[in-house]
Amino acid sequence: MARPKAFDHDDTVLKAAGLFRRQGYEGTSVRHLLDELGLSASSFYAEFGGKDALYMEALAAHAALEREQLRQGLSGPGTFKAKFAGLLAQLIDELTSVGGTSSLTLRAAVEEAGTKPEVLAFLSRYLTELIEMVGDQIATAAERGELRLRHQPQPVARFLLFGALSLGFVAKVSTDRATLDSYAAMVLDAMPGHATGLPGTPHQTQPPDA
Amino acid sequence: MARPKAFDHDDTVLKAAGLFRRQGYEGTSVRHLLDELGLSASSFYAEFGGKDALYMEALAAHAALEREQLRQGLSGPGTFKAKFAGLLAQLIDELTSVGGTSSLTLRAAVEEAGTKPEVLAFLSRYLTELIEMVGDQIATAAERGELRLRHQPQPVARFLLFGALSLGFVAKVSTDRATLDSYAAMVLDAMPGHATGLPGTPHQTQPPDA
DNA sequence: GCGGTTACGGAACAAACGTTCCATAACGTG
DNA sequence: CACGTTATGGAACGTTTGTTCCGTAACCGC
Repeated sequence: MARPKAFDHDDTVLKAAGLFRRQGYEGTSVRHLLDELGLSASSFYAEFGGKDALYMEALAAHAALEREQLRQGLSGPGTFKAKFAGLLAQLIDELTSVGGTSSLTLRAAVEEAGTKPEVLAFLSRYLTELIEMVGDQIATAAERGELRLRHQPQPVARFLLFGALSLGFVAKVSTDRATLDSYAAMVLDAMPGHATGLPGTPHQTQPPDA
Repeated sequence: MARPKAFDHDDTVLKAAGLFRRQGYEGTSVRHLLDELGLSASSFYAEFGGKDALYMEALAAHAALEREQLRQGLSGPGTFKAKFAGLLAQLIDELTSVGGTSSLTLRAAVEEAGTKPEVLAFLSRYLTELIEMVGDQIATAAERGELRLRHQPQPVARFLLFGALSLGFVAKVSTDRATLDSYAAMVLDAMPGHATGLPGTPHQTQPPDA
């Protein structure tokens, strides 16, 4: 028909998600957004409707990515605990690398969920979904005798997920690997499990007195 | 000498801390601040220097309060674990009551620490202090044979403290008591401990299949 | 290569931002 | 009661906020 758009919708949303993740909602002005995304005001409002609408889209896109990463990380072979440990290790890699910033989910929950009902509703739905998904995996792993549970599958799932999210929060103040690794190990201890698959992982961060 | 101030400095700082805690730094405009604190622009700038300076003061005041609450909660008799459990219960009370908002510390870490070096520096110092304080208590409790540790005292202390902070984050999305209680219980499981002091607390959130 | 359609660039908007300034009001002191 | 001092109220400042609007440029189909 006519002149085609010079940008890709989904790419732009993801780029915006990155900005919101690093700088927050209020910390990211539309001007800065336009510069960084490389489009002008008119195109922006025609395509996305406004800052709020773009934020919601970015949040949803980020959530979808996060969920897919989780689902994939828990899909293959191996015990549940080993797979979840792998996900935490991967998360720590991201957090310790340059510009290590926590997930947009965390930021949205802390800064926007209190003010914007739509954000709260979305996060509530999203996190519930994740908890159920992980809870199911935990339940079947427990039935299989892979791990012993001290609590119901869903609370354990919630604990693991929020533990993972708060890793991003821990990383804000102490970025060294050892700290994050030990924190992750303690999160995993919520599932005493028989083994992680690895041969001899003694249940200790370091020797009692070094 | 001359006309006395119509407000109390420390009271005002604490009130400001409350506003920042609920609405964040950027979400709280100076105008709104002045209305809520009941003072005019000239007094405000004469007394506090500006928004940034007041924020830092509010953060420090909040931190001091939080630290004192922690120190006091861990001071009396009883096992360490029981005392920390009491603190978590108290925190959950606050979170489930009206306007249940998480601590300013959490908000500052997530939204401002990335941009403002002074905030990051303060939080880093503050949290390190808390970790050492709690770590010492854990160490002596372990020597006393009160609890068994799977990790070094300091990582355990960090885990407990960040676990407590992230409770405020969990509460953002699910405010019901049972959820928060089970989360707290799993945080406490980082110290398997011989007993909480209570008689028969079975190590299970609910019966395996109800 | 022309016409119709759509995206783009950027100036312009009102509102809100943090901050400054000064005339006025209120107090302690003599 | 009057003076010196200091806090207060509120208008005003220059920027920046999110958003709108319109003239122009770019592309597709014929």
